[in-house]
Amino acid sequence: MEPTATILHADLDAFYASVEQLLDPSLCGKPIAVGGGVVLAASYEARAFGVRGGMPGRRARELCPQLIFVGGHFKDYQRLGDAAINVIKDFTPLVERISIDEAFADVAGCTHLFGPPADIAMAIRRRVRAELGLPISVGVARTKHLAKIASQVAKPDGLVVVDPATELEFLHDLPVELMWGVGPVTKSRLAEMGVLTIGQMAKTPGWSLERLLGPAAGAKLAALAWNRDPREIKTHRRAQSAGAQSALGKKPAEEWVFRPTLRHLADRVASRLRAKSRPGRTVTVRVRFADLRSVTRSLTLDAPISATGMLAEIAEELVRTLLADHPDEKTISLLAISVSHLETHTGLQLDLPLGLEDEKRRPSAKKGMARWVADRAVDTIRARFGWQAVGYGSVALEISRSVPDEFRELAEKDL
DNA sequence: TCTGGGGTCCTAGGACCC
DNA sequence: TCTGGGGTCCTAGGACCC
Repeated sequence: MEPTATILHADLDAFYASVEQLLDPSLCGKPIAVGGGVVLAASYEARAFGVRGGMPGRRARELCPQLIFVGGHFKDYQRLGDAAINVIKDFTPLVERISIDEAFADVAGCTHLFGPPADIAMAIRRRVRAELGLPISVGVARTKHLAKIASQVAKPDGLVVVDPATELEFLHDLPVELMWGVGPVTKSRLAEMGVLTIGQMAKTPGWSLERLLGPAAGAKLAALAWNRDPREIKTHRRAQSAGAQSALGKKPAEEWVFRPTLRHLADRVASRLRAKSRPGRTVTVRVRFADLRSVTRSLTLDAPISATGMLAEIAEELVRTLLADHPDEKTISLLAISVSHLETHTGLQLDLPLGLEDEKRRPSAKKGMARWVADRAVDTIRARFGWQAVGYGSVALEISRSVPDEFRELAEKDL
């Protein structure tokens, strides 16, 4: 029997911009951009001028002088994104959310209730439009990869169902950059081999792709080009890391610059780790220099941490050694902290450091206890009065926030 | 005139162990 | 003593995604 296409990929169109047009109908049909210094999202009217997400605001204005910048109703993005996902969950519990505005679903088990997958996709689109006022595109196919491509092809505000009988004909005419995992670098490497379409990739020998792109990426793309995608819907997956970063413009690579910034970043990251009882063992810092090159340093501890002070000190030490290794770099443009090798502590057990004293990789137990008490006090105050209620003194004020905290939170994965 | 902030996964070399 | 193979962990860098 012919296999059926039961995987859906649903993707809200130009999400932030659509929400702004929903909240202020006078913006409908006009080129708008969410953001200011940098474009966080652009409406389709703005995209027609070449405006793209991530683009500097100045550049966007050059491309489209009548572009309207809007501030960003971040709480509404979260609310409406959740609501759209919940519409999908009304059909099946097998939903894998991959970002605020995008999810996969497997409807194999609910067709007896709601009809064939194409009908379910239409119902989802209808309901999101009627109940939320937002356009959403849906792709339906036999695999996640193809469903995702189908939703891209369906945009804006469309539906594409890929019949398993003709899926390769559909897939092979499309350009390689529509594939998951093919970005600018891979695209140009493939182009050098004369591979522009997914069909051409499918005809390229596997060993050739592997030599060009590495064993993992090569084998993966070779399989995807034939629509062999073994991935299943994963309803909950835990985060592997948590981090925070801050662009600085151009600042001297000096202690008085990076210390307060790292304190602030450590505070953001560590309080998230504590809130979910997920301390981590590996601390990574990243420094970007003025020329946009960036360098990382990391340290893996014997015991996991989630204390702000501990994280901040380790990060500072890593940045010091990093800068010492690059004595010619006088200017930095970004600092980042990330914690990985996250562990899971259930219940009330937080990360009282258990290690022995004196060894570099083992946080001191006594110092750890004092900080644990201090962190708990900060967490409690914030739980009651909000994140801004307490912070690291002058630090909180000195950070120039190019992006509001509410926006940062939208991108945070559940730990 | 040089893209913000949150993530995932892969690679390659070296250390270390059996 | 020399040679060799395999596995795991750590570190640094890079491509990619939303």
